[in-house]
Amino acid sequence: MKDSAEKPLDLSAQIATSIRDSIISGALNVDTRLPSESELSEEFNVSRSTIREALKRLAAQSLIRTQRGASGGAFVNKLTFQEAYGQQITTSTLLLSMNEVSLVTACEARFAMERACIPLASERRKPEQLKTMRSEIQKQTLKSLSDEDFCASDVAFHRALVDAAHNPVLSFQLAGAVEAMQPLMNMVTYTARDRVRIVAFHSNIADAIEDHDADLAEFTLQNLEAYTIELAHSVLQEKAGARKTAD
Amino acid sequence: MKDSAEKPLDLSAQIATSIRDSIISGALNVDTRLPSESELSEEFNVSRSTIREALKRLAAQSLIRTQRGASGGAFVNKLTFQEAYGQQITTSTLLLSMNEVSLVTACEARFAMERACIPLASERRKPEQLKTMRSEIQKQTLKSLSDEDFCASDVAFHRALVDAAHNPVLSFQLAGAVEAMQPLMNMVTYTARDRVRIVAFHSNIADAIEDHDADLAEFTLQNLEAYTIELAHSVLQEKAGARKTAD
DNA sequence: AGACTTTTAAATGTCTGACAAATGGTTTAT
DNA sequence: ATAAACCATTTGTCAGACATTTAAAAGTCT
Repeated sequence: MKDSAEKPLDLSAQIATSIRDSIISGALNVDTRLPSESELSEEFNVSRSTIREALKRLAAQSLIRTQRGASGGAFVNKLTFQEAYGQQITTSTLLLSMNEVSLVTACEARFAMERACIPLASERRKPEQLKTMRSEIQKQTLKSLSDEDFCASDVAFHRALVDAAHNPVLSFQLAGAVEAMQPLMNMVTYTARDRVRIVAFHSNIADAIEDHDADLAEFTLQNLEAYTIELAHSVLQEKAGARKTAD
Repeated sequence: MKDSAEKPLDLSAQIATSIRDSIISGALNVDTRLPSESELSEEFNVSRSTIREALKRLAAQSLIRTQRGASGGAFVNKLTFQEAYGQQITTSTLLLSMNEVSLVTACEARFAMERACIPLASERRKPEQLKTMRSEIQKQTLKSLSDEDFCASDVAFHRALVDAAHNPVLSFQLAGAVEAMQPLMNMVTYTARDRVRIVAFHSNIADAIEDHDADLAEFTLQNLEAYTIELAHSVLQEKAGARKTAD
């Protein structure tokens, strides 16, 4: 109805879709072995290379894994949180870098999601996460820290905050958002960032989380967001100014 | 350091990784044409089939698209929000179905993220989203509606709520969370759900959003979450009870 | 009988070469 | 000038071969 000019898919894409549907629907359970490539090529009436291309597509999405040798083959893969993180981060990163998403929009989304963790995090935070946050804060005070390392530490701090909610699904969803923002953030923070101020925010957030004070943590996080967006605006204006004088 | 038993990757996987890195790093811009398969096979010193398997891997992640014919080839694909949604939903769905995530954990994550949209949504909601919410609520009151259609409408309602924040990044991240929960939710809602009560929650949320009353909307959403989790618990207990009597 | 080695069979990974199909450009015929 | 025929390029598909890996089966020695 919307766009009937859809190309007919390749055979390998069709077959991949067919198998993928079986996996998603649950018709093929985890660790089930698919028929061998030769058997599949008979079943679908295509050549082995076409089957292989289909299987590689599925492997790229971590839907199957393959093993060589006798009793080898393609097995339905149990998607781990680890693998899912990776795909999430790749997708988010590319989406942001290819779609002219404004820094403000990205910040807004990221902090909105992070704020969503605060109530759970301040309720459930364990010494482990507090320790991580403190040690990252400590690291961030070092003058010798490179900008890159400061950013990485920043990510680690926020990651600990998210993990403090002790909800793996939440951690998974946010991993992409936080990690994917880093490259974008870097553009801002490298030039205009006031480390002392950011460390103060971090410190206050950690204190609030430790005190189980969700409201204060949320308030502080909002201030950090406001500061970050303010930075984003000033950097954009600088760029605009530079472009104008260059004309 | 952690697990040195990492298998050496296939050639096609190595090549895919190599090209993927070039795309992510920005060395290959959107719509850039990759060398032809024959050229790539010379460049990497492998056969054309190996190159093709590598390219299919990339195509499966929407990193490239291919075109046949003269002046055809593989092009770096601009990842659209649409495509990213799809991948996000697939990944989230599989992750949940394969990792014994408890319904409570999933609900918690989903509502936490949705709550994160409320402030923005109540500030920016446009007539369009209000209209969608109202019409879905209307639909949900029909007794003739099947359970499946009720669920679909439920998703559409929440989707409208998320979209009301008018932040595409947020919509993207949440699409996966909300859609992926549907199969899990179904298990609960099919058996124990009180439609009237749910419709009342939806209605109150829509009212609050229309009134720009973020606090009320958030409060109501929290009540809906509590009710859903309560349902989840009662269903789990029923199951446990059934299992016990079966012993 | 049990432990070790060798063989074998099955499966994926890779290569080669061929043809089909699509597609844009070029030439030719009208 | 326009349309048709042709051509070159490139991906899509196929067939068959060989390499490599792996587990199990068969064989051998003690």
